[in-house]
Amino acid sequence: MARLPVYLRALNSMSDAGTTTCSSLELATAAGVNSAKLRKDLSHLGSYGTRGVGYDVAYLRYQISREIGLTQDWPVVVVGIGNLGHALANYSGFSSRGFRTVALLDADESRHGEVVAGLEIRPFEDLKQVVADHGVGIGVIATPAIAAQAVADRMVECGIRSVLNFAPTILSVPEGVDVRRVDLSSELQILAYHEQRKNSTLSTPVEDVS
Amino acid sequence: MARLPVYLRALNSMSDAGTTTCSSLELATAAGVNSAKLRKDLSHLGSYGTRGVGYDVAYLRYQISREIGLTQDWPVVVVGIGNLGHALANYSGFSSRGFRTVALLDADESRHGEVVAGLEIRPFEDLKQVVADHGVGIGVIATPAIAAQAVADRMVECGIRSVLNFAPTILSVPEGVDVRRVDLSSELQILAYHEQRKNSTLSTPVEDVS
DNA sequence: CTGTATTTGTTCCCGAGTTCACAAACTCTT
DNA sequence: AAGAGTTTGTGAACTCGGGAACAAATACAG
Repeated sequence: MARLPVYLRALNSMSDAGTTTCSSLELATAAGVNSAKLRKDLSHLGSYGTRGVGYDVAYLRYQISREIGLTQDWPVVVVGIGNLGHALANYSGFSSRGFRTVALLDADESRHGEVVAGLEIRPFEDLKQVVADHGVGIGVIATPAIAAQAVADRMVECGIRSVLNFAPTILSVPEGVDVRRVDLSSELQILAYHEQRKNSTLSTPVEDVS
Repeated sequence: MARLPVYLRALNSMSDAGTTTCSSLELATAAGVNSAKLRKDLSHLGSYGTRGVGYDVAYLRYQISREIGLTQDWPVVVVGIGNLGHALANYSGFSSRGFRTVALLDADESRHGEVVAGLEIRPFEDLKQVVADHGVGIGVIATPAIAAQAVADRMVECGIRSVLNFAPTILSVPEGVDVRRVDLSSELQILAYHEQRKNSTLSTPVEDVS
């Protein structure tokens, strides 16, 4: 489920705040969802709550971490070290919590050897070697849109089966490969769409009446 | 609809490639959706296709742009100019297509006056002034998680009703304010979840039999 | 030990969104 | 001009996820 990471984050906050136990309603409001939905989600992982009491924060946190797979180590390779790739390499949320950036690759020769976030930028051709050396299963694409499909194809060839794509393109990949797309300008466009509708419904009541 | 930006992107690609007309099937496969769904989505905007022919790329592109609101200008303010905020300020996908970054704000005094992407970093206290001067309706939060809620509260006070949140927190905002969350590590966790399930189902057929 | 209050796990129901399938409308060839 | 071939728009069935409500289970007070 896509909501598990949100629950986990809420649990971490509670744990930091010293909370040792919590009800489904508390956790649900912290995560911004309905309590029934939360309970149903958690019941899919097993019965980790106690009726009349609630959930043990630490225990539930461990169980969700295990379910997501955060108890193991996930090596990650980032391709395309432009502004965004640079930010991703430095992003602490990646390095913490089970994810470990093991290599930064870029096609631009002039940037090879440059050190970002403690890692040397290497040529894109090294991908196969990197995958073999570190057992990488997750690839992050932060290249321009025009290069993204070629990078994805090469990643699949090298055995990567999970791709996080920041380039504004729809990638076509074979069956069995997962792609998640994060499109910054799409998000803005969706906001603009709603913003526009807010304004029009507020400012044109006359048209609705006519 | 959240799919409109994807359609628009596919149409732009076609337009760049010189395609002047396209069928619903072509556009649907380019966007990665079912053709019936695409037709139904487009029919909500009006009847812009011709039966037996398809859609006129340029015309449909304009209509979708208008529907999303990209024909008008959307001033955007970015708060939190760390690694990510830096990347966002430089991201060309923001500046093009109707969005215009009008101000960069940061609470860290030592960074005030620094120029990023042609804009000077200003103190967070300037938010109200910025909103008043430029009529900003969209705010982007790229601060650490701990500061995000306070920034959001202040944004709402200043009249911003659309927020794009990159901080790993659930923001609570009043009715009528839209928040879209982009959580980079959540995306990775979801990939890890699926990756783990791929591996376990491949390597433990024995357990399934027993 | 018994009854009451609390909270989880689960069942049922409903509505939104998706897909199928087909009629209406248009083009092109003969 | 007429029929064959396309392609859109949409009505109807279906699927899936969400929310309300309730029973089972636990804690606690008297």
